[in-house]
Amino acid sequence: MTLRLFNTLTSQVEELAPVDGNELRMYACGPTVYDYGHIGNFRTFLQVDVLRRFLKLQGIAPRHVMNITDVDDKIIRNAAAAGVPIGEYTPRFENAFFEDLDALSVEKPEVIARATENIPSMVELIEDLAKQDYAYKTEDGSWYFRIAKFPEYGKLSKKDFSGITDGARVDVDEYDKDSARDFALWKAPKPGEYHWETSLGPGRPGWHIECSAMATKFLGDGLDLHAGGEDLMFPHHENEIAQSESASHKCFARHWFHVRFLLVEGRKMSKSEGNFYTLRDLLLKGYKASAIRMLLISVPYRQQLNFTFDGLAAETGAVERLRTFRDRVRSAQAGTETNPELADETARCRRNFFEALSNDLNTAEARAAIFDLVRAGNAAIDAKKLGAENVTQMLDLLSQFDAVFAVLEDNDARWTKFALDWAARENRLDQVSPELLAQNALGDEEIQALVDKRTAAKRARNFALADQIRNELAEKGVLIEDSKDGVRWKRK
RNA sequence: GCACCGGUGGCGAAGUGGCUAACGCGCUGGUCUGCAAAACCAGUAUUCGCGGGUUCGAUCCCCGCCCGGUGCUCCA
Repeated sequence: MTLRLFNTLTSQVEELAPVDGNELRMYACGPTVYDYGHIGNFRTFLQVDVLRRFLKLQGIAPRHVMNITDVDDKIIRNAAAAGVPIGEYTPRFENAFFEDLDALSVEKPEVIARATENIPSMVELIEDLAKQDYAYKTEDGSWYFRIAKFPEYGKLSKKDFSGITDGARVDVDEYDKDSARDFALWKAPKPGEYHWETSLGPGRPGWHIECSAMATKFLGDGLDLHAGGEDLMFPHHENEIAQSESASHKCFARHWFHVRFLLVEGRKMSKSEGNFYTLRDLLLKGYKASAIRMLLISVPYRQQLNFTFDGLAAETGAVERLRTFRDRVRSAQAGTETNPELADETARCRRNFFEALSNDLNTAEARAAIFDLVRAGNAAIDAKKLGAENVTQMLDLLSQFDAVFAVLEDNDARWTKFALDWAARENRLDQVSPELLAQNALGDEEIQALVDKRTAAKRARNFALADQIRNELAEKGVLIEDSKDGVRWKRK
């Protein structure tokens, strides 16, 4: 079953397949490492992760390049404010970014490309463009791309620039550009600003050139796929196309994948709205990494997802139910006789699961198919109508589901602990929710001692004491579950 | 302002010109339990932002309005 995916360039759903062989060459715009990533950033990275995981499940090997923008205006500004060189400022946020991806079970791309490590490739590309008269140098020593020479400009974002008159919006510093629309390839340094000495003159790369240069360097021309957030469509990706195709006179990327922005509690996420959250903010509020992943991938990438705390709590329960179901299937008493209805239902769910993801990565439907399996499987287990073959089939489908959704392995406690340790190091413990703090203050042994005390009280039929202990633990975020095989407890 | 996208039950959402409008959470009832919790089962939108229109028939197509979002400028 081939993946049919919307292509921004053609505005159509098209089959996505490697142009040659089994390797899909994809480039996805990575972060600018000047701060911690927020959930909006991660929705995009998560959706790209779903894409690459599904490709792998289909036997296609992604060769995925992600850039790290480790030099730009904000980095220069923030590093200067912190009084350190940019090379000392960015690693902290780059590391944090990869820790966050890890917490969200995002697979690492095959190639990580840092802008500052690829300056020569960018210089080469700009020189090539200059040779072909697509690039020109201005009085201050900056280089610009001449949009007038690239008639296809606007083909990705479907903008018509023919009627745009120049001079509408001109930066004071950029008065000598040929056209107001022309964008910077290379920026001359302001006094005292960090720069590279190159054949272009001193300066640093413009925002767009790094992606053009590094994509071609690591993947060659004619990428199978190029991905990013919807905001990057214009101007960033449009400019990448202009640079790359002007230089090579070949197609830069065949398929463009853009992930829609999310809303938070029905509003645009922004610092001024007070609804701006980093991953770490959420972990410190006590939300689980798996629930955050589940919520961010459950709404298809082209839909506007409304991120709410109610939704996040709901996903916590949903993930829990899936995990419980898998454990239940694993330890179920299966007979030798296969339940044919269940086998049919499992096959139907599998078909729906693959069909949904193949249909422009409809994660909502794919997920629904798995919950259909959960219901059918649970009913069969309750009715004791379950064969060994049914168990194998269901576990197999669950593992395929998890190859894409990656929420069944429970590493949540580890990541919560990670966030708490980080908060302690960074003096951010005031951002931790009181409940999580209380929960964390109790050691495992301490909890176990209380649980044992309650069990003893129960045995002695002293239910008042037993219930009191249970309530105390509940207030501190520890839940007790009595079961046939003894008493279990867990941190909420 | 111009362009594009969306508005489906308490919440998050899928979907389709006509079969009972998926799925998750929640809620209600049941099984289990000393009581709970957990788990499981069952029920839970005469209806798809509002007003028109096209059609034998519209939540799905067209027009207008209201609301939200995105782009036009840094942003995942």
